Amino acid sequence: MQQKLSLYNTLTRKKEVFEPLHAPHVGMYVCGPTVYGEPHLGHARSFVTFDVLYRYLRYNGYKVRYVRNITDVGHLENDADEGEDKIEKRAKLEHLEPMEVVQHYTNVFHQDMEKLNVLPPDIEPRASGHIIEQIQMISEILENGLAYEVNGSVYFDVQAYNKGHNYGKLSGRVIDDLLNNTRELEGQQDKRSPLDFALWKKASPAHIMRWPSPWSDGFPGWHLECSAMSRKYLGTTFDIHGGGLDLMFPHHECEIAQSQASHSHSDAARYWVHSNMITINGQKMGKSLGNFINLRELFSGSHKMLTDQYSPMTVRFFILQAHYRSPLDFSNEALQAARKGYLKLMNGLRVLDKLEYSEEGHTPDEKLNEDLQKLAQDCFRGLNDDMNTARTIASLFNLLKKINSLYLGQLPLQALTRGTFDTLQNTYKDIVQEVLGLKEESSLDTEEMLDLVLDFYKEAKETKAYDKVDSIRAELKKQGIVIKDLKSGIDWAYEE
RNA sequence: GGUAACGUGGCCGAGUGGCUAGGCUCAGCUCUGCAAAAGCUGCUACAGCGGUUCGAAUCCGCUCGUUACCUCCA
Repeated sequence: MQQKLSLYNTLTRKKEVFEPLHAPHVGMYVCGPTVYGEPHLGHARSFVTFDVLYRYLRYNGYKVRYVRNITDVGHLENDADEGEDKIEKRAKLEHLEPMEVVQHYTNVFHQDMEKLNVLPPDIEPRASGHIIEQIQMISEILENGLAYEVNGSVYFDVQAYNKGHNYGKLSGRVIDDLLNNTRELEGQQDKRSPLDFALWKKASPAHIMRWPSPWSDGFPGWHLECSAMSRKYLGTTFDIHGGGLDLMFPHHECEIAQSQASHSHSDAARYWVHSNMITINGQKMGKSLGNFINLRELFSGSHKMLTDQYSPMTVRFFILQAHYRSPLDFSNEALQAARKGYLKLMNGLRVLDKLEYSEEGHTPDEKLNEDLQKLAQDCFRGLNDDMNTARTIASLFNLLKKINSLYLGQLPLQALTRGTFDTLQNTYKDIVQEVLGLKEESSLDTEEMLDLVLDFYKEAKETKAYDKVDSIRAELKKQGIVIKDLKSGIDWAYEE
């Protein structure tokens, strides 16, 4: 009854029906964060997007192996020979071991992702743990004559590669245009062409992060880890490769080149999926522009652009209310609207739980049943159409209107068939919770609520309404709270 | 300069050539002890100018404007 999931494939520039290579198994690789700074809203968008894809594939019964890496080595500060490793730069700044910095920001990243209800991947490999695999891949590319060694460093020979392959197929670049428009960067003397990129870099004496290799003590190039790790865990050809749009060129282009040039001879993934950027006042939010908003600042409301704190689920809803391939503009106002929308959706969940269907006296209204079935179908239609969560959410709100009307008796519950009722309930709940990954987050301040209850308790005691007193005690006990009548007043404690 | 997008009502944001996207805001109504919630109604837009078409926000062209990638970046 449902149509199939279509995804926009950057490689072919069109939407394609998703067919896994080895159903029911699906292999998915997503470029993870470089752990040298606080996760920000941009990270959230990418990882929430692919989290929904992961969830939806699983919802459809696929057995997904989701690999998302942690980049803890290898990203140069610039393309110059004296370029410092990003991790290392930060480490020197803070007088910490590089791996200490890596661990710290990895932890922060994990915490933030958990708050956003982003499921952990099945495998989360680290670049530093796969040096051997990367060296292996470099050897293969050298064997195939598509890389060359200079002074202990190894570079990918883009022009040689382009004779038998198409460098630029993913991002639509033309190699001659690239050559004409390359900037002059310092420290590129070793390269035969400015387009060539490093597979292995010899470490300068001061460089801490270094590993032995056949060519020098050094470190792997920026793009290699994803090629090596995706191949190790998903095979030479797998189903989906995801990442932010800004990684399309050169990162993903280089990945394809590396895969083709090694013994893999493959584009790596069959579907390349890219999520768009978050903008702020119409400009891309990015590290280089210094205009990014950390997730922590968002959650705590500490950023100067924010009037309030915005909960993780509000942020998640905000992201999901736009299609992942459109740029999404950030503003305090938009977040305000997102919060309301999110809460509205959550209230629907509660209302749905309170609805009880009874076979008695039901007089099915054919048109109403049809309408509701169609509204439910619309939710899936949106998801299947290139994961259009914006449309899905719009459909959910349409469904919610009916749910609320049923709850208030403005629409008679008896007019529904059992099947329609179940569809209504399952569709709404499943999509909101399982697929979109939105969950209730209690904003209630427990202590405050407890104080309120204790006031009632006190009042009941004073008026000697002991049945009330007993029932309050009993209810609180269910929550693991005991009331203590002290001479000094009333207090509570966790039940031990 | 090269390449690729985009320009939708007060704001955000969907949109497959013809049929109400949706959310937020605002106004009114129903309900309500007051409120809140919820429902209903209204504010009905597609940058501009041409063209194709019976019909275009949707296709084509031009103009204006904005952005992204080309350099680390989700």
